[in-house]
Amino acid sequence: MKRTPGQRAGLSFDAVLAAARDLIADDGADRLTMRALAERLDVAPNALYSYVANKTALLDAVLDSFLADVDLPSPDIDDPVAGIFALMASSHAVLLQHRDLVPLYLERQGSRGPFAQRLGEVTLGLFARAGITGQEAREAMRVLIVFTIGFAAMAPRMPDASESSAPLSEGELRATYLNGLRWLLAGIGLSS
Amino acid sequence: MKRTPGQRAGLSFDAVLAAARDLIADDGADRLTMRALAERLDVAPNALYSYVANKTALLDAVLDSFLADVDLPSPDIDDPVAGIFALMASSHAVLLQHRDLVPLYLERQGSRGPFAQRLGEVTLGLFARAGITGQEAREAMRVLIVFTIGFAAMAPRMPDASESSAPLSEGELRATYLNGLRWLLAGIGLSS
DNA sequence: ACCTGAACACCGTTCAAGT
DNA sequence: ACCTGAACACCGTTCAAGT
Repeated sequence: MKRTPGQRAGLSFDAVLAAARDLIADDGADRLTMRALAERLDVAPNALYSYVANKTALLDAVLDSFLADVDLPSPDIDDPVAGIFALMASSHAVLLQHRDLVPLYLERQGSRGPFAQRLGEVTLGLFARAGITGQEAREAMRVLIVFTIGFAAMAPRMPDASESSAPLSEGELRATYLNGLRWLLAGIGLSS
Repeated sequence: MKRTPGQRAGLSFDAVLAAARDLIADDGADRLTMRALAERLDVAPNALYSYVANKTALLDAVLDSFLADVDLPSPDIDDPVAGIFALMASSHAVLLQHRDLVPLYLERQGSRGPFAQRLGEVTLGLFARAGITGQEAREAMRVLIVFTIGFAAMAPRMPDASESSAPLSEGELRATYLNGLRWLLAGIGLSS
């Protein structure tokens, strides 16, 4: 608004990404619009398109950046099954902190970012050390990931089967997820 | 457009719901807007609000109406565990037919409809016959439901961990889901 | 009660231009 | 290359009015 055409605002992809994260933290994921983001950066809405292809790409980048917070088990962990458990549990905790973002991520067709890919590679490495490789490992990992993301996405509307009761507490949510994770690992043939 | 104020269009909630289903079938869930739906019914957009509180309520009703297609096992089925398996597998198949609707359903805060409630009751009944009741049964059911809905929601972006490969086929998707379902049932303590 | 016209307050994205 | 003004083509929803 203050700038005339030709004056630079000094934006960058990282600055846009950081502003998007801040906006979500302050106002919630549903308030993340290109126009609100531009306003926060004190820039015209279309200026963002110099750094982001579209909103979907931005959303993908934001979610992937959050995955950087997932704790990676140390590569030389003794028990690979415990490593898989810890990795999934940490992923669930991180996604749960951004639960309103997950359905938005599922809604649009986008690509997985570098952090997500790294998580997949680490998981497959742990599977290999636990004696599961190839197609079998990929299928098992898929099941674990879907369960983990699905649980975060469904957290705000967890089915309860009772007519009028309080929504699940954070602790109940967590306990239910961890139970399911244990069941899946046992079913896969990984007893911890 | 042809009608003047005061002339009735003969709408009803059921007609609106049916038109919404038709629109999704014809054009996809992302094309379901209040305005497009009104146009299909040859009515002004705001006329819909005489029958639907808002778009979220409509979306909830549409998804619930699809759940009517889930095959309910006969109440006197011999093996309750087989009944649970069949019920979840059928739910997954139905949701997979409307996979683009599921993330939209997750995105908004809404209530569960009568068909979803009925499915929950039937499932708890089967759990009881399998010897699992109370809080334990509700937790196990929650895990199964989250896994089932999560799998349908993630179907269009199933993680693959390989850089450039074709997306999973319908058959692979189905097989992976059924494997996970078996693992969960085994973990819950229900061996079929 | 059921519908319309008009409007409000937004969206994402594109285009042409300016430096 | 990076930004702006202006516009396009939409949204969901509300309000006041007509019969």
